[in-house]
Amino acid sequence: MITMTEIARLTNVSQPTVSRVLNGNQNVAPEIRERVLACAREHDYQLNALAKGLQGSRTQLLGVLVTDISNGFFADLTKQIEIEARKNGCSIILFSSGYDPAREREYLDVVRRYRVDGVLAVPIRETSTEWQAYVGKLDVPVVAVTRRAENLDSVYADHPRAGAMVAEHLIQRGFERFLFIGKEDDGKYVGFHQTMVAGGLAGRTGNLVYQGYMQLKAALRDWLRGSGGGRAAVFAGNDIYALQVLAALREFGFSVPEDVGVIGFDDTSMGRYLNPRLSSVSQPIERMAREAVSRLMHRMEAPDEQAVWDMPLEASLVIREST
Amino acid sequence: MITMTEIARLTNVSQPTVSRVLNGNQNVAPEIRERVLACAREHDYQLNALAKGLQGSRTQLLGVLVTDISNGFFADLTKQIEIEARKNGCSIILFSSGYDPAREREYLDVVRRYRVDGVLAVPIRETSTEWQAYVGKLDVPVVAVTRRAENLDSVYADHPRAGAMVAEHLIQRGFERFLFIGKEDDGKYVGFHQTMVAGGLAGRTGNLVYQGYMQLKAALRDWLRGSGGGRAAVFAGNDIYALQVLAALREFGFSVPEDVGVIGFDDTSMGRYLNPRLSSVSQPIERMAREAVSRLMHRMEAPDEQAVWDMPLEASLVIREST
DNA sequence: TTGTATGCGTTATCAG
DNA sequence: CTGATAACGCATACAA
Repeated sequence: MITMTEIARLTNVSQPTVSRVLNGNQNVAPEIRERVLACAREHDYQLNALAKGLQGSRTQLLGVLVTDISNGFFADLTKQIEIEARKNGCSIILFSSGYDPAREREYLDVVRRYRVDGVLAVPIRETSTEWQAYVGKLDVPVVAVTRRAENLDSVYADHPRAGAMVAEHLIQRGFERFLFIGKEDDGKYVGFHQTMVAGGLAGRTGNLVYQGYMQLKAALRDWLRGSGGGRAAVFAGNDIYALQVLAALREFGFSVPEDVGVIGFDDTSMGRYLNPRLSSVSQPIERMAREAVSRLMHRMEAPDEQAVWDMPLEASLVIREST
Repeated sequence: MITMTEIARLTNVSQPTVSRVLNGNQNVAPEIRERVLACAREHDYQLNALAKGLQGSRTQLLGVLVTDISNGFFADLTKQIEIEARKNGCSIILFSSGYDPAREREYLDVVRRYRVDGVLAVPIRETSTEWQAYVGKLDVPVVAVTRRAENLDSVYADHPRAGAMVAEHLIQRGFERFLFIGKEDDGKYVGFHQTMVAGGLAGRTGNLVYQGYMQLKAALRDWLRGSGGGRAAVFAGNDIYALQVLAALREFGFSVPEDVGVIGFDDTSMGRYLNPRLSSVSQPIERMAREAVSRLMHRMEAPDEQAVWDMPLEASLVIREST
């Protein structure tokens, strides 16, 4: 691939002059400018971003760490981040940790090796003090997306708030016993549970950690049979779980939402086409991507600003047929 | 971030010695080795990949160009590519062209700026001679994934073959009129159509270009009402279309597969949970990713090998309830 | 307006 | 076994 030095040789000027021309510096004789540009075009010159980055300026590279790129929600998020990055002249290096903390840690190092200008991360365990300490020591600005990380710029949908909204909706719809699919410390469940407690329904709400469809089906069947009676509703931690809950209920012969209500999370695009159409919680993906990238760009310009940005965005209920 | 030169200064050795230690070169006195390693650990040294790349060796960066990362199939593919790349010590720069040729072209340049070792591309218009010419002139090895590109290493599922299999299956199931959702020159449809022609069903098969759900619904309704009678089946170009076809049919009050059969493409993970469970065509994603990356690594080692790799992989029918 | 010199952090080559 | 030295491609400071 041709270099500035090479172009300089071919056009009988010095390399810095080529640099000036190619960077649009005005202080160059028009004739020289033309000659250089023509030569560059002819040989399809491409800037060596490594050299430019090494030399000290921006690499225009953003690291993107997600937990699982094959999850539609993160795929969407990544897409929007890529779009926003491009608007800011940046490209993205993508890493999918597969929910493996060791890999996440490794990727955090890899990303630094490439001297990325910043990283957007969906942390696996944002509450872990170990993680916080490690990220805090990094020399690269990091903003957490989708999750709230202590002492770190964070842009996310307010999960507890969203969980509370789901709870209110379910209660209002007349459901009487509730099962959340996901971990107990999940923000969505925290908010959900709080609202249930406030409504005197603490004893009627529980959670189930997902461990595969078969396990889900078995546990769900047990729960449905369980004592306590009353109309049941399932709040799935994401639309993928919700889809599986729907499938399991169908196998059991339950109808939704008459016998059992189901609501998902993330409002994946498939939701509106499902049978029954799935109620879900929509996160402002585009806005999150925009704000996160914007915050990153800001950090790059003011690296030692102390203030931490905490940006909870409101999620919204999308009520369809399943509740 | 600390550099080799800095470590050299701190440990009273020369910078090349630090390089030797950090690269595992054996010809270094044990005491020095320890001292250097300790210092590197203490300061959390991270190699500057830009400098390394600039200096001439590999950048260990792979460009990945897909048409739409938010499509579950490409998200899966990307995930597998990332896994394979990592096995080979590489990271990936991701680009999602959004089916915009101009953006694809731009990304092809960006990728070169970073001096990636190679690129994996899902071309938008792999048959376009313009594209072929441009890619052919690049100084970076490119392998086409998912699509067959003339004169370019290609790893893909054999679409015409898959389309033919779908046709045979549908005929064997007793369907009598057929609609493909997608473009007429889509390989899947070519193979599908050929088989129909061979079976004397040419007059009973057509295609419909997708332009949004509303348009799909309207056109589908017309087609179903259309003359010709006989049990109808829809072959959707991907599972997303299939999902929408299912939704539309439900709106119309048709039952699947009794009234109308539906089969998708890509065998997205949601398929097995849909109502009814969706028949689809499964592409060997993992294998495609593995072979494509492997081919790329080979190209990097033998850059001037002339032979072009053409690797059609067999797709397989996954028959579920919808047909 | 243009050219010379310098440095970014590596690896590689060559002496010692 | 270890240290000088050069080179990769670019931007910048400085000189002319």
